[in-house]
Amino acid sequence: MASQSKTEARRSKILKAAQKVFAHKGFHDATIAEIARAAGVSEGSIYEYFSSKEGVLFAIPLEVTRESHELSQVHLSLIRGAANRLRALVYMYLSLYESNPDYSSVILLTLKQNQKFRETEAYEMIRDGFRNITAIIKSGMANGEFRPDINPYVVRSVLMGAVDHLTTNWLMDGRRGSLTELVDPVLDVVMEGVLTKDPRSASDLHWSAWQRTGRASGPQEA
Amino acid sequence: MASQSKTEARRSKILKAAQKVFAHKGFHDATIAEIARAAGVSEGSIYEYFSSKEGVLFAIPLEVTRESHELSQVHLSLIRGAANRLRALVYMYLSLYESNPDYSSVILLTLKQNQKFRETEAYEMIRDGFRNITAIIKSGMANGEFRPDINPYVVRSVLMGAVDHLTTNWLMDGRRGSLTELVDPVLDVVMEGVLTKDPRSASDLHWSAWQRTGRASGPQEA
Amino acid sequence: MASQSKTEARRSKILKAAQKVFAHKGFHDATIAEIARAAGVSEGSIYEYFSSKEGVLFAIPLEVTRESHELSQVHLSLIRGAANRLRALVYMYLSLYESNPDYSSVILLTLKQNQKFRETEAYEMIRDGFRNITAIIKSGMANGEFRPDINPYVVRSVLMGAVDHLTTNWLMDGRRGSLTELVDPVLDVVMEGVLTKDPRSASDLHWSAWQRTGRASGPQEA
Amino acid sequence: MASQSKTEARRSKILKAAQKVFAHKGFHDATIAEIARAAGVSEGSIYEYFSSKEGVLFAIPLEVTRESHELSQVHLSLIRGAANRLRALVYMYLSLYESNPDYSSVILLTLKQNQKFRETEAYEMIRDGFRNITAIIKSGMANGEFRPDINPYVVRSVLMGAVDHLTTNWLMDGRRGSLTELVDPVLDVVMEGVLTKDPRSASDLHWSAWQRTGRASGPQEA
DNA sequence: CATGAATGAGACTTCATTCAT
DNA sequence: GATGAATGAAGTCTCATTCAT
Repeated sequence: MASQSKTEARRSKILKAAQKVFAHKGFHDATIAEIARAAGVSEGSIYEYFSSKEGVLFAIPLEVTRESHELSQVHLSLIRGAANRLRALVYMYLSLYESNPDYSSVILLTLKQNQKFRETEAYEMIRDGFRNITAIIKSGMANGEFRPDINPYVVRSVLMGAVDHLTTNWLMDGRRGSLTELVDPVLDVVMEGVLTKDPRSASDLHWSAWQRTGRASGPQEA
Repeated sequence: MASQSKTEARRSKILKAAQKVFAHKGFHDATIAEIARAAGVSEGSIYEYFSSKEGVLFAIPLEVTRESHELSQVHLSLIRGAANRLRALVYMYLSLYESNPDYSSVILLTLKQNQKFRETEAYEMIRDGFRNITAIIKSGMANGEFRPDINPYVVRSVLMGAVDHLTTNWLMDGRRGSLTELVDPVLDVVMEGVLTKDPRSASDLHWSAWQRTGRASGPQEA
Repeated sequence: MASQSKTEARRSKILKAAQKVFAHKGFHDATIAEIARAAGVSEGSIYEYFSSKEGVLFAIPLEVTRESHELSQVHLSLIRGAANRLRALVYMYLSLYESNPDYSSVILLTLKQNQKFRETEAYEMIRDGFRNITAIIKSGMANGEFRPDINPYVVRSVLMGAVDHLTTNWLMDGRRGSLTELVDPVLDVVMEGVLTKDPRSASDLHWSAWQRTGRASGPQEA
Repeated sequence: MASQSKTEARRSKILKAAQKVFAHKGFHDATIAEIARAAGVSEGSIYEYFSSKEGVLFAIPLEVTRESHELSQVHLSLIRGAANRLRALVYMYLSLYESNPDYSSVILLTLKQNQKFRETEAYEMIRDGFRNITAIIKSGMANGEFRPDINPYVVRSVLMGAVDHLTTNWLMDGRRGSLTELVDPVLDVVMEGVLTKDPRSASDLHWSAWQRTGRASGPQEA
C-alpha cells in the first residue's frame, strides 16, 4: 500500500526469491546462495533480514496470511449466510493458491512437514483461519441453516481437506486445469449433507440462489 | 506370518527403524547413522539392502501398499453398493493410518510431497488405489445409486482430502482421539450430496441400513 | 613477477601444497584434509577454487606447462640446428624436473596413470610439446642434418623415454646425483645414430662444436 | 607345465583376474569385489591366497618375472656379442609387453610408481634384469665392442626408457600397431652411439650382420 | 549497510577386511 | 577350504553461517 522503505523492498525481494526457490527445490535442497542469487543480493544480506534459513521460510506466509486474513474479513462481512460464507472461503483459498503457485507449494508441500513451523506466529494465523471456519459452521448450526447433528470439525476438515488435496494434486501434476472452477462442485457435494433439508429455513440466506448454479462438471482426473 | 529368511528380517528391521526415524525427523534431518542405530545394524549394512538413503525412504510404502491393496480387494469383493464400498475404503485408510502412525507420517508428510516419489512403483500402487475409488464412484453413477451430475474426481478428492487432512491433524496434534470413529461423520456429510435423492433407487444396495447408524458427533476440535 | 591478487595467491598456495602431498602420497592416499592443512586453509576453501580433488590434481600442470611452453619457445627461437634444439629440449625437461621434484613426481608417477587426465587441457599441452619434438626431428631430416632413414617417432620416444626413465629412477631412489649432467651422455649416445655420417652437411649447425664437449661419465647406477 | 594343484589353479585365476581389473581401473579404483567376480571366486577366498589387496598386486609380476628371467637366461646363453644380446633383451621386453597388455599396464602404470613395490621380491628380480643389462653393456665395453667412453647406466636407461615409453604410448593410444617391429629402429638409433666406430673390432660378434637389416621406418606417430 | 570469501561441521557412501556358517 | 553378509573407518563434498573489508 504505502511506499515501502528501501530496506523493506529488499526484504520483500528476498522473500519472493525464497518462495520461488523453496517451491522448486524444497527447503533442504534450496541453498542460501541460490536464494541470494535469485534475489539479486549477497548471501550475507539475507542474514541482515532474517536470522536463519528457516527464518526465511517461516517469514514467507506471514505477509500473505495477514493480508488474506484482512481481505477475508472484509469480504465475509459483506456476505450473509454460513453456507455462502463457507463457499466464499473455499473460493478464496483456491483462488489464492491458484494465483500463487509458488506460495501454495511452500505452504502445502514444504511448511506442512516442518514441525517447528507449528510454533510460529504464521501458523497461529493459519490456525485462526481454521477456527474461523469452525465458527461459521457453528453459527450455521445455531441459526438453523445447518443441520444440528453435523460435526463442525469434520465438516471443516472435509472442506479444507478437499482444498489441500485438490491443490496438491494440481501442483504436482503440472498445474493443469483450473482450481477455482472446482469450488462449486466441491460445495455442491458437501453442502447437501450440511444444510438442513427444509429449504425454507435457509432460503433467505441466498443459498438457494447460488445452489441453482447447478453442479459443475469438472474435467480433471488423475 | 510365514517365516522370513534372516536377510529378509534384517531388511525389515531397517525399514521399520527408518520409518520411525523419518517420521520423527523428516527425511533430511534423519541420518543414516541414526537409522542404523535404531535398527541395530551398522551403517554399511543399510547399503547392502538399499542403494541410498532415498532408496530406503521409497521402500517404506512398498510392502504396506501391496498388502493393503490385496486386503482391500478381498474386502471390497464382499461389499455391495458403491456407497458402502466408499465407506469401507475410507475406513481402511483411516484404520491403516491410525494403527501405523509412523507410517502415516512418512506417507503424508514426507513422501506425498516428494516429486521423485511420484515416479516410483509404490506411488503407482497408491495411484491405482485412487483410480479404484474413481471407478467405484463411476459405477455408482452408472447404476443410479449416485447422482448423475457429480464430478467423480471431485468426490474422490473430497473423501481422500478429508482422510489426509484428518490424519495429518491427528498426527500433529498428538494423536488424541480416534480416527476411525470419524468415518461415519465424514461419509454422512459427503454422501448426502452424492446419493440420489430418491431413496428407493438405492435401497437394495444396503446404503440405507448403514445410513441408519446416524450422524456421528466427533469430539475433536483444533 | 606481477603482483597476484589475494585470491590468486591462495589458489597458488593450495596448488603448491597439493603438489607436495600428491608427490609424497599419490593421488588416492592424499586427502583433502591433508592438502588443506599443508596449504593453511580450510577444507571447504579448496572447493572454492577447485571443483573436486581431481580438479586440484589436473590444475597442477597447467601453469607449469604453460610457462614451460612459452619459455621453450623463446629459447628454441635462439637456437640453430635440430640437434642443438633437441639437446636444449632434453636439458629443459631434465632441468625442470630436477628443480621441481614434487612436480616431476606428480607428472611422472601420478598423472601418468590417470586415464581422465588424457582429456585435459594440460595433457593437450604436453602432447603439443611432444609434437614439437617430432617436428624438430623432421626438420632435421629435411635439411639433411639428420639421416633420412630414421623414424622420428622412435627417436622422440628414445629421447623422452630416457628423460622419463632417468627422472623416475632419480625420484624413487632418493634424488641422488644430478639429472642435468646426464643431458650430454644421453644426447651423445642417441645423436650418433641420428646425425648424418658426413660431418660437412651439418657442420654449420654448430652440432660439432657442441659434440666436442665430449662424452660424459655418469656416475649413477641402479 | 606340470599339473597344478587345484588351489594353485585358483590362485592363478585370481591373479589373472586381478591383472585384468587393475589394468583397466588402476589399483585404487579396482575393488576386491570386482576381482572376485572376475575370478569367479568369493571375496573371502582372495584373502586365503593373499594377505591384502596390495598383496595381490605385488604377486602379479612374480610368476611372469621369474619365467621371463629364466627364459632370457636361456636365450642369452645362445647369443654372442653384447649388441646382439641387448637387441635380444629389448625384443624380449617389447614382445612380452605386446603379448600381455594387461600385464604391461599393471607393470608400467601401476607398479613402477609404487614405492612399496620397490621393497618387494618381484622388484628385486626386475632390478636383477636391469643389472644384467648393465653387465652386458660393461662386457661390451671391456671387449672393445662398445666405446669405452659411454656411460653404461645412461645407455641402459636410454634403452629401457625407450621400451617403457613406447609401450606406455602404445597402451594408452589403443594398442595400435606393433611394438616388436620397433626393436630395430630403436637399436639402430642407439647402437650407433654405443658401438665402436671401427667395424673390425666388432665384426666377429655378428653385429654387422644384424645391422644390415637396415633401418626400419616405423609408422606410428602420436 | 552490503558483500562474498572463508569456514568447518557433518552427511552420505564406499570398500577392504573379517568371520560365522 | 569356501562363502558372502556384516562391519566401520575414512574420505569427499556441501552449505549455513560468519566477519573482515
